[in-house]
Amino acid sequence: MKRRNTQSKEAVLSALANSSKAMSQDAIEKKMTVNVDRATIYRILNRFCDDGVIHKIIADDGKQYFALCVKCDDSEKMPDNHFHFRCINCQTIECLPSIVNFSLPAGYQVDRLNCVLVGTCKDCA
Amino acid sequence: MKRRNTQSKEAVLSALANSSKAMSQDAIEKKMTVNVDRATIYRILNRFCDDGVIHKIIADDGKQYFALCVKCDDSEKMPDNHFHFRCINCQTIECLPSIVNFSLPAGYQVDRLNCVLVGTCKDCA
DNA sequence: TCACTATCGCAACAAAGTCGCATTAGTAAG
DNA sequence: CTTACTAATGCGACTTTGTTGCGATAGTGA
Ligand SMILES: [Mn+2]
Ligand SMILES: [Mn+2]
Ligand SMILES: [Zn+2]
Ligand SMILES: [Zn+2]
Repeated sequence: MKRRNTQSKEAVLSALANSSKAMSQDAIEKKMTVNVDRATIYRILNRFCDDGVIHKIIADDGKQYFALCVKCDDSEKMPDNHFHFRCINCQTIECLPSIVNFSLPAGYQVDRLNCVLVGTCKDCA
Repeated sequence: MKRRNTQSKEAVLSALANSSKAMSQDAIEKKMTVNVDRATIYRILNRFCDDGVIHKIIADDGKQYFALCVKCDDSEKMPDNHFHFRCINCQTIECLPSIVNFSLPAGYQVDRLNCVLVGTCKDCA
C-alpha cells in the first residue's frame, strides 16, 4: 500500500509540526482549518505511527496523544524511549529530553515504553 | 466520612490481595464470588486509592489497573514511584521493584508517575 | 483520459468509566 | 434491642474515546 498525499494528511501533519506539545485527536481537529472527520484523523494518525513519522503516548488520563518523532530513532534502537510530561494545570503533554533508564528482573524483555511524569510544567510554576 | 466495612469492599480487597498482579475492574469482578455492580467496584477502588490502600496504573491500553500498595509510602515520599510492566502475551500488569529515576528541565515539578514498560514477562519468555 | 485502489465521510458500534437517584444496610447512640 | 443517620449500593443513563463497515471520493501512474 503506497501512501497518497491528501489534504487531510498534510493538515494533520502541519498541526503537529506547528506544536511543541503532543496533541490529542481532539486538539488536532480544533487546530486544523479544514474539516476532517474524526475517524479519518485517527486513521491518519495511526498510519503516521505505523510509518514512524509520529509516536503515540498514553497519558494518565487514558487518552492518546501524538507527537512528531524528532530523532526518535537516532538516539537508540528502542522507539520513544524518553519520558513525557503532563501538566495538570495547562493540560498539555510534551516530550522530555530525558531518556528512561531501568533495570529489569531476569527474564523480562521490553519492547516499548510508556512513561509519563505528571505535575506542573515550567510555564505554570 | 467514616468508611464502613461491607462485604463488597472486603471482596474487592481480597481479590487484590490474592493476586500478585495489578487488576482491572473487569478482572476483579470476574475473580469475586459475590456479585457486585460495576459502578460499585469502581467506587470501592477509587475510595481505596484515596485512602492510599491501593494505587492506580494507567496502562498503554488506556485502561485502569489497580494494585495493593506494598510499602508504596515507605520507600520515598513520591507515591507509586516504581515501574510497572505489562506483558503483551499474558496481558498482565505487575509492579516492578525498580524505582523510576529521572532528571527534569528547570521549573518542572513532578507530583506522580505513570511509567509502564511493555514487553514479554519472565513467565512468557 | 482512465483504471485502480487508498482514503474519506458517515453512521453504527464498543469499551471504559462516571453520575444521579432511590434503596439498602453499617454504625453508634439511646 | 431499637432507632436514626448516612455511607454504600444497584441500576440505568450517559459521556468520552476510539474503532469498524461500507459506499463514495479522489490520488496516482499508466
Ligand atoms: Mn515523545
Ligand atoms: Mn505498582
Ligand atoms: Zn503547564
Ligand atoms: Zn506474560
